[in-house]
Amino acid sequence: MHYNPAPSMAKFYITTAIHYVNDDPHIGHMYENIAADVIARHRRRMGDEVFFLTGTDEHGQKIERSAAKEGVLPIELADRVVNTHYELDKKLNISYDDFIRTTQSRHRIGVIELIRRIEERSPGDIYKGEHSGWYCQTEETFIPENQVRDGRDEAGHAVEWTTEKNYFFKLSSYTERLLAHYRQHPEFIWPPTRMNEVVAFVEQGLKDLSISRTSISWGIPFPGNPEHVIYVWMDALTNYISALGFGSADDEKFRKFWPADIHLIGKDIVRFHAVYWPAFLMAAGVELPKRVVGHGFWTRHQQKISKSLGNVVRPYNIIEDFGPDALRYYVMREMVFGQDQDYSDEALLERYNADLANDLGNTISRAIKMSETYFGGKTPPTSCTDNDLIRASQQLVPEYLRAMDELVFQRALETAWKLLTAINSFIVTREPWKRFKESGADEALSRIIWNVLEASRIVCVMVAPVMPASAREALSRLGADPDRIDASALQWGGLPNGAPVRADDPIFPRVDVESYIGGRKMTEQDPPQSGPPIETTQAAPPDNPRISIDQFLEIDLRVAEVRAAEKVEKSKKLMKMTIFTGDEERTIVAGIATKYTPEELVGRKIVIVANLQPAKLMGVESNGMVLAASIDGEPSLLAVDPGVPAGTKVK
RNA sequence: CGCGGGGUGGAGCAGUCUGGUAGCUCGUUGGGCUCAUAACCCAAAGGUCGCAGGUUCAAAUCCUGCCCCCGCAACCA
Repeated sequence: MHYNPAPSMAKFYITTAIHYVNDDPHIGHMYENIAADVIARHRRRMGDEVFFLTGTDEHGQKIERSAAKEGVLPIELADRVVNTHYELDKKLNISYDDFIRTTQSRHRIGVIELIRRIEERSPGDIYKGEHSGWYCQTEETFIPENQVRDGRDEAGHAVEWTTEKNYFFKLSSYTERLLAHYRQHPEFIWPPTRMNEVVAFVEQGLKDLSISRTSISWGIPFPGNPEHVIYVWMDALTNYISALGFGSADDEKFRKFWPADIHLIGKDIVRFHAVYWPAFLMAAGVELPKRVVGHGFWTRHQQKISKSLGNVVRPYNIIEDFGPDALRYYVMREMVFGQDQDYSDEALLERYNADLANDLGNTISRAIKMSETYFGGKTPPTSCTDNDLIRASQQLVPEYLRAMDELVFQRALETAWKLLTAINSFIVTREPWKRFKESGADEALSRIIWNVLEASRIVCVMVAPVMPASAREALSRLGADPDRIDASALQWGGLPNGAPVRADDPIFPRVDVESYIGGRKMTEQDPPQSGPPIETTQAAPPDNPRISIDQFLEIDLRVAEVRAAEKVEKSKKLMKMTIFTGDEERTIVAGIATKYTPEELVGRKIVIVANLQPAKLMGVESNGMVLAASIDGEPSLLAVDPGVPAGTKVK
């Protein structure tokens, strides 16, 4: 069961998705970068030559538009948001080797080279064709079919069926080749459930892909036809090779590190990485990445996190207050890699207290304190080569390494904690304090304490990729070399004798969860805010400009009484209600059926916007809007005192 | 039949691909310890693994049907 510590000497190239700069980073970005960092650090210490790439996607219409709205250049907007990513990566100790921005010239060179190679190797696979769709003049963009209703888009602008000349990529002719690749490389997509989805998608047959736009200007001009800008995927995906110097005079890194060993991405973009990207590369005659790994999403109260729901999680406070390692540990320990997971501050703090403070931190404290008291602040003079802890360690380390290799980080960390339990159990069984009283710091005691320290050292080495800073600190306190976290350091016997140990304040001091979260609540309610910031995490900042009283008075708010209510057929959340506004009855439709039943609505007084334009929802015309508070998307109707008659104005 | 994920002790989750004693964390109860961060150790209670069939010597795990929850899409005026 001994692990062979021979370094692998292999190259290892890992990438994250490039993050779109239309928003400051949130827990999703953090998680992806942390996971990639853990893998990168682990491979590095196992002896691989690692290249770890992350970056930002900065082109496209959304950026162009938000920049215009702010009155800045797109690149100025991008620069600003990129800085927040830089800062966060730094705070989180993300050890990337390179950070690519799609606005850099090296990226442009790579994209143009990829297109050149496709045209050279697979003539005809990029062709000029027509793209038709609903075009909105006001917004100068195509609107997806599903957002168009009655000739208008979601914002109410008129759209018209328009045809634009675009460049296309002949994705359709890659169906068979892709399916063959999936068959031959079952490990190409991870987890396997995603592979099934992709195969099902490709088996339906693939449509050619539009790869340019004339309606956008913020992007890379299409080679030979600057009227066109390269559209989304042909641009963004190429970052993985452009960052390595693909297409430039200095493509040494490309030759060395490509193909990527892991593209780590969110599950929502698996399709693009597992279908489009390999097809592009096949067309260009470039080797395919080895593996596309799709991680799950963080949710909030079992719901998807989104800006519109206002439940975006940005745990900056957690990082400030507990350090990056607490967050790094929590996300890696709590999430079953590949699946969705609910985020909560409470769960994080519980993990922090139970695992980091009580188990890891406390165990190290006890070990060090005993060395200090019994052996004058040094690691004991006598080592040991055979006991329960050695056997536990020699059994757990291979399990740990297997789990790390299989990307089952949760289980990998569990094995480290099993060793912690073994250490604490060992301490209690041997009762070193009793021995010290009875016979002083003899050789038997020396062996016991050395074992405890040594096993603790190995635990620190195990957790080092996940908690690099804390592991360093703990190792140095234990009298070990804080920089020795490589494969050989996982073997028993690495702790020197007679090396100084250092007792200090706890690495992970316990937190009183209630007062911490309660305290934050108080401080966050001070400034005027919209939304209920009940968590220490920061919700997306509201960016609503103030309006004048006149603007407000344009809205006709009134009390109304619900006379009848029924769920809209086949709908999930729409409730159709007949309401009385004081002088008439009218029909109103509201998305509240998830929370309220027709029975509890009838007879109830509600507040409505009476002068809203009518709108059809699932074929039912709604005349007005019901006011309700929204808690993570869950509606809660505004209540009025029972005596208020229907028709009363609200202001 | 729109696509996908999930339903496992009080809570949160592993395990399901590769059938064979149902495991972890928190919580609860009892005991122990006092080196340690009111931390640690031991033990116990607590689950017909959503429901119903089927395959099998054997099913949480494989097959069929159904129910419920959650994402995405269609409806948040």
